[in-house]
Amino acid sequence: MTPNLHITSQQIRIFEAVARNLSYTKAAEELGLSQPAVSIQMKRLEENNDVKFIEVIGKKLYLTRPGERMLKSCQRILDELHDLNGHIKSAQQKIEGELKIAVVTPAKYFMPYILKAFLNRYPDVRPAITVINRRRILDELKQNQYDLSIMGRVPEELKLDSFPFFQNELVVAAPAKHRLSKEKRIPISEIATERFLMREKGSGIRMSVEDRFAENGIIIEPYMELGSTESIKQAVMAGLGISVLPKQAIRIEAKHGHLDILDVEGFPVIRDWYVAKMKDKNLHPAAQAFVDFLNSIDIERLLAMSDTR
Amino acid sequence: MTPNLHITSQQIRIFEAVARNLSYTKAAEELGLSQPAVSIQMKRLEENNDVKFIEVIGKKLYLTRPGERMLKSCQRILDELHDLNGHIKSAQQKIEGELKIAVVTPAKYFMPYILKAFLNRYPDVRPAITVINRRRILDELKQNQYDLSIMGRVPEELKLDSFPFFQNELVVAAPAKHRLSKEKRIPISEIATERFLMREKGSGIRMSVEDRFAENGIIIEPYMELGSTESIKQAVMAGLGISVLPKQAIRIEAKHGHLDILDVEGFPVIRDWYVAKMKDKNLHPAAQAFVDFLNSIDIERLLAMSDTR
DNA sequence: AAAATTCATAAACAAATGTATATGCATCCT
DNA sequence: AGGATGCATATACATTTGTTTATGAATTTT
Repeated sequence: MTPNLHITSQQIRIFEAVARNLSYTKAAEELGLSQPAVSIQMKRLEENNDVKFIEVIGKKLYLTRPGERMLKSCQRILDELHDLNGHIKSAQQKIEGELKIAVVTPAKYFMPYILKAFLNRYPDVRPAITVINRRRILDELKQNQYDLSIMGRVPEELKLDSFPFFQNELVVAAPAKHRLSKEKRIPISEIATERFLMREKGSGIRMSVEDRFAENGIIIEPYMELGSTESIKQAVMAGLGISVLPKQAIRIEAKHGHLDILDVEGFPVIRDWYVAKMKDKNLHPAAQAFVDFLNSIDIERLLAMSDTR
Repeated sequence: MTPNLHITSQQIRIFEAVARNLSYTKAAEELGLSQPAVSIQMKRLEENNDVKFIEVIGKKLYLTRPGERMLKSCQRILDELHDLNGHIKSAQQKIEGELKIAVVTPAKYFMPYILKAFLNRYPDVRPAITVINRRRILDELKQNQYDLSIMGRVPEELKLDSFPFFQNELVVAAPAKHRLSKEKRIPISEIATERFLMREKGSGIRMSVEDRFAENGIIIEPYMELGSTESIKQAVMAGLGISVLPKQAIRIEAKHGHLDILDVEGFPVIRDWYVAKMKDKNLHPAAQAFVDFLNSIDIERLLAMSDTR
């Protein structure tokens, strides 16, 4: 291995300016240095490497052959640094590129709608969503596999920074004065016998609800399928059956007694959603923008609008 | 104009090693530095440019996106420096490339033979010979147009380094006891009537002699053309005619009275040859080799062998 | 021939860069 | 749980880099 050239980046800059101007004085002016500073650096450069790069003949400067070669290299290097600078500076500002997010299984029901809205605002971001279980999220976060993760609980052991961005509470809504309205801790199996109004298959909220019943070994047969949260709400109030709805969506109606919230075992399904990152992890602009986005938007409204909870 | 990236070449080396090893400790070992030295430089690099290049998560290092970009650039720069180093180191040793020599008009008669011998030894040199007059040589030397110049007198005014490498003295040789042997200061016109033995057309020495006569308005008609200095010498001794020969070549014969040297006006033609360069001029290896070559060879013998004076 | 320009050099000093040693702290491994 | 490992930080110091000012030497311009 040959010992490399002994040169500082300042010497590169100075040499380039000197070689281009063929003048120490002009180079010094251009770089905002004193003339002796330039002279000294050039002298050191030559002494350190035991090469003559510059000849002063009469009053004019000439490059030796190694000097010509050196100029080429210096210019290439300065170009490279300039490019690099541009890339970095712009990459620090532009919201673009890959955004790797690990998502805990139940979040997959609503994440697409959030992402859709996010991409609408920042079309140059390429999100990569991985749906994995909680344990693996923690492991892989530790290994810096993701920029962010979305989960329902934040483990305390780990060095995570986390921010809540969404509280979702799914309650069982029944027509006013339903036979179970006054009951406490209604067994989940009791509910299963009711007429169930549900969103169409594939709806996020329907899947969430089905999952919850499935955990208790119950499979719900929908009595009727309706296309939106709003229409289900109306149908419940009309006495067509019961349903599971976001508490937020029926808050006013429940208050006025237009429908009742049943106290069923396993309900409400409370979902507090957090976005988390490793404490030492540096968020690139796209990731930071996503966090900001989560904090700034009204997720209830977004999901209601997309009608997908 | 964007302010350029603030980075030292040491930081480039350190960053590259860190990014490649993904370890400060290993990078430090590789570079023969202490671990804190590496840590500090990386920290300064990031602080100075307000960018995070490296993330330490748990115990492992990861490159951020700017870090990845940085690594690319660092590797390109190090490659460039490595190439540069190679070029310079080899260019410092190899005797090759262009060798620009300015030659005063009369030297053109013998230079080709010297060059031929030089190229025989150093085939990778590409000599560029320019034949110009003395005044222009001085001007253009000052402007660093040539590596070397060949001339007969060295002006004292100028800052030239010069070395004599060849003394040539052309004398008029006549058969022993020639009718003009005792004469002093024989007019050049007197000689013109003699039978002249000469080398074939194109011979360096013939051109040199013809030039000298031409300066006096005399055109010599050769009585006989012979192929070598040696055969002319024999012919002169045999009484066939007179000729102009290097004094060196007939020194012994003249001493023993086998032929006479005539004291003709304008003779001997004395040529002291110097190789010169500007005092501050740096000779590259090929140029230095040429100077050494001139000093080391026996030019009399070389020219005699090529039979061209 | 005098004046202006340009590079070289020196001295004295200020700032930055780079270093080793020692130590702390967190993580990883066993 | 305990030891080993790896990075961060503090301190103190050495070296390098850059500064101004002054001056010298040489060349070019006027």
